[in-house]
Amino acid sequence: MDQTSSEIAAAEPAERRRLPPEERRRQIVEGAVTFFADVGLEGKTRDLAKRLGITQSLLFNYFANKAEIIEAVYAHVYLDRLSDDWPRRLTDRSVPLRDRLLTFYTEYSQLIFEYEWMRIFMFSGLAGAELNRRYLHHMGTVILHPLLEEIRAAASAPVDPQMEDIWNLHGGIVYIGIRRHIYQVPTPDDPSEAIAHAVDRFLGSFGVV
Amino acid sequence: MDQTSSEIAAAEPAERRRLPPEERRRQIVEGAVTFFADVGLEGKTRDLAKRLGITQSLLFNYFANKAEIIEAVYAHVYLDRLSDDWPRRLTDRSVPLRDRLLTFYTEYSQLIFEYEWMRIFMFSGLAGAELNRRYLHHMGTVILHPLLEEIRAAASAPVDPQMEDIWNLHGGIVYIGIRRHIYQVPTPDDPSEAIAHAVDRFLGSFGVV
DNA sequence: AACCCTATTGATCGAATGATCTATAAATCG
DNA sequence: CGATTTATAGATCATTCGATCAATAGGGTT
Repeated sequence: MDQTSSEIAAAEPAERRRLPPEERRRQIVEGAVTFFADVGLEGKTRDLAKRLGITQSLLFNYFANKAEIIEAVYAHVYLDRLSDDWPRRLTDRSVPLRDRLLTFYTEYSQLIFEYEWMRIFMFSGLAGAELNRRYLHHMGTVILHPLLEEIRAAASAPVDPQMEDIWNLHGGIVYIGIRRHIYQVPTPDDPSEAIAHAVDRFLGSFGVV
Repeated sequence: MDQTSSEIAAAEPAERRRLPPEERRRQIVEGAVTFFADVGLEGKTRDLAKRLGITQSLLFNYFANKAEIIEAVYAHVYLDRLSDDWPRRLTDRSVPLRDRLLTFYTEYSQLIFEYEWMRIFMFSGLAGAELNRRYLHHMGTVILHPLLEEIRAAASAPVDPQMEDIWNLHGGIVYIGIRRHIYQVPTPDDPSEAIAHAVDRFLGSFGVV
């Protein structure tokens, strides 16, 4: 099972030492983010150390154990991903609903269509992490449900949307990132056109101008 | 990192022996499918054996090494998933396009919205398996591209769809399975309604009756 | 009931892994 | 410049892992 062995590269040309602790810690966390995004959360500490150009034992001077390193990776990847003024902006009816949706998904896709985020989110989801359920629940209640109400308010078609429809819109967009970073197949460099079309189809079907 | 340790259960109450080789092999493969779907492809052979109620060494009497077990899992999970008369049925214009799409996605979702399939596909995708790229390429050329032509032929709206639009339809539907089996959040027991709505929105936006 | 074939077990090997501990040397301070 | 601090390296431990192999026993055949 060494399809992800890591003789890939050691970042540093080696032989530098004694960084200030905060800086070293930051360097380890950032290296760990891309390392675990590459090989999965079961990546070996020796491989991580090699990639960082430090010894394996040094890792345990900054983190009590491997689980703590992964905690730090989670924190670094997830922190402040969901800007907390999106709920407000999404419900600001002085702006056309279409514009609100487009700016949201443009910004949101820029955040999550990122190699590290997408893959670590998927790895931790498969590992059964509570984190992912919390994240999706938050997404549903704080973003998508208000969105549902906005669309209902602006709709003129006989059928009115349900949460599952909003999840469908959301999923179709997120799936671009899954294709790109999980399955690693070609996707449009700039997804904004595909996103715009998806949003327009969605709004159009509910009779939103 | 033992969030997926496996004291979960040993299937057999133990102490039975000497099955016909083909049957034992089949039993191992089936057990391995759900085992690796649960814990990932880095699951330990000792845990797999424990779940099967056999010794770890017995595994290596049927498979030369762990990689061979996983090959057998792939084969068992993927084989004949894509019925090869779907391309024909999807392009059979004696049937309304909407009906063709609905039956396709109803059948297809029944196949892939399955715990084992969904999770092993995701695990192998993250591991960088060529398998997934081949599968998605096949999906694109054999199913989705013909579908694109069908929609173009039936469309009456000024804008005509692109492959990326079809992928959007597809992704929105597949995402239901991802939520259910990867993130393990609640989804509709029967996704057919959500699928039908997604299909109708899609076709409607291109002016397909 | 004795025999034989072989499916299965149990013990074990060598490598890899997370973690610990002591020795070393880089930087800072007086 | 010498002493002190401490970030870092190197050696090592206890487990765990995939894999091997000789010993055992299930069960069909005669």
